[in-house]
Amino acid sequence: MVYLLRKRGAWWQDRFHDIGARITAPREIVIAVLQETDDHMSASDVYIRAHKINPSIGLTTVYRTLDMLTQLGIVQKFDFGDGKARFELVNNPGGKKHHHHLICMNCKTIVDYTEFLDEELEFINKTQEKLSKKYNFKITDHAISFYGYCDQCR
Amino acid sequence: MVYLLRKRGAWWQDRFHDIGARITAPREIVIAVLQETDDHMSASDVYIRAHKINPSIGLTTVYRTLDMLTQLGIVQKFDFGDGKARFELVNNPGGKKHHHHLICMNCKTIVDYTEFLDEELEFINKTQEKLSKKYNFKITDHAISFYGYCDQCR
DNA sequence: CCTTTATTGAAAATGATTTTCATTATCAAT
DNA sequence: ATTGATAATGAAAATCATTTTCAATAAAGG
Repeated sequence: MVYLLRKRGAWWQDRFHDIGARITAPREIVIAVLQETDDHMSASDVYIRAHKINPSIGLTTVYRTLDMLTQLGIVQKFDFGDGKARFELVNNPGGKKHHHHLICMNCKTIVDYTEFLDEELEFINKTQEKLSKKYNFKITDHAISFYGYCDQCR
Repeated sequence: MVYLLRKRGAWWQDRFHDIGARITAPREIVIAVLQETDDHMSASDVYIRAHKINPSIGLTTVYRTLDMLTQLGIVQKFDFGDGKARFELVNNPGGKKHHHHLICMNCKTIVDYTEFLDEELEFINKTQEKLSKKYNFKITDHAISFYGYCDQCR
């Protein structure tokens, strides 16, 4: 079964060319996996799914690819406090929109919320501008998280 | 040399009594260490300093204490992406005020900024209230972080 | 000063992530 | 299309932060 056809010019491939990175089957698969799930997946979550598509893929490569995508800003890496990093596509086309997180410190449930985001982002942008000026940072991303206890755990 | 005298009623001791936790030398030391440094310290950073004060303290206990303090909301735990958790006193009396972070993704430099905080916090509080109502969360904390590249690394 | 039991520390275990290195595969140049 | 330089891969080993285990210790109420 063919899961992936080499579509020249897919949104992410240009980025790869720019930095001289090769377009390989494992990389295509990892990106495909990220695209087909909105959830925050750990490296091994990604590995398991990738492995189903092509059993020859290695966990190491999944880590490496996730890392590379994070560097490129294509993927955002999170730590929700359960000992493993979580990954999400930024601007998943046709997927989940940018969002912020609400984290239950007991059961580690994550709520992605998008409410109030417009106001929040407007606010963030202003702050970002001021900060990048003052500290001479090139700011590329942000994260807002609320911590507490969910309905069950409170 | 005596570094710590048991001051009955120190701000954190009441909290300990409330939950039936004992006030022990290792715990006093860990808190003292956190108080005397404003920085975001890893567990082993804390361990090293604690160890200087009292070499009998164990790394395990540092982890346990840090964990407990985090549960109690006395300490906030962060992940800045370098593989180890970082800890900071919340509301360090006479120490650093509440702040948000600006993180260089290349060299991992952390800037604590407090500018624009008043506005930011006002905003956060409103959002927090709406979120906790909507999702029935008991929100106890938040974190705002900006990611990018610092002056040197950009 | 006892007694109960939370706490401790050392060592071992765990588990996520990284490194190593020999093999394979991409892709620019032919 | 073929080739060759070298980027990328995967398996296994190595790291390293954090946890668990368990016997010894110490806090604090009586």
